[in-house]
Amino acid sequence: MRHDHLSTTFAALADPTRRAILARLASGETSVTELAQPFEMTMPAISKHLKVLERAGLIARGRQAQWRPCRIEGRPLGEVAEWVEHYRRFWDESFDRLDEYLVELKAKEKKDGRHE
Amino acid sequence: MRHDHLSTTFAALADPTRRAILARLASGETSVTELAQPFEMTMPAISKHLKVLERAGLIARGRQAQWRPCRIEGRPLGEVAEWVEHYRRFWDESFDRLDEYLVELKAKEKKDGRHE
DNA sequence: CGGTTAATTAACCAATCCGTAAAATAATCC
DNA sequence: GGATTATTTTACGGATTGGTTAATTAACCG
Repeated sequence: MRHDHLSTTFAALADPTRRAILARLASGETSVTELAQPFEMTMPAISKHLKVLERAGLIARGRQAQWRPCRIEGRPLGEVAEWVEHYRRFWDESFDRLDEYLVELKAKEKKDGRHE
Repeated sequence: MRHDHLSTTFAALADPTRRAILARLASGETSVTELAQPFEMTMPAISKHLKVLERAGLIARGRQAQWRPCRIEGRPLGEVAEWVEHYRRFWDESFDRLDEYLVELKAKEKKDGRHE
């Protein structure tokens, strides 16, 4: 139902194991077994997490002998950053107060200006 | 099972309807009915989406007569921005190596193409 | 009070998610 | 070829998600 790219990326990031995997990969390419090391989880579980990350374009996988080294791919994170950036003013406190003021003003206009 | 805050935020953002709701709220506080307007979806569905956003702290709701106006709350988005920012170098790099990336992608398509 | 409007809750369903154990694949080494 | 190592696939649960309709709550209005 949800084929859109940004949703896939956000969904992939909505899991602490997967974010931890990305954090590990940020310090360099490595194998699945090594990635699985810190987690109390079976290999197939990790393998599935990697598939989710791969489908979101957050990692890419190579092949060296029987190892399948993973590396991080930053592009989707860039898209997330771009999306989030549109809302920057909302977490900037000084602008928060301004926004509150504007919303109040708008409500007043609505009340005075037309019947609803 | 996944009670960590960042995961909850990412999960809340992993839905185009909810992101559209946030986009609408970015231009000002409004009622549930008005929020529901652009979507081909029943009110309870919207109500559930709002609950997800509220639990993630992405919106707050007030009460004015029988209306329950929603407004956007930026703090969780700030946390997302902060998290994502740690990976900035990876999408800068991928931008620098765009050609390389495209070549790899092409090779991969060639290799995996028959599977799908 | 009774009727209308706004929104949520309850009950349900199908699909997806996150994990498991067991079997299968793939490449390497002897 | 056969054993070993690395990883994925399959099959299966149980929990969660995203939607529905019908019923309910809450506040207003006359």
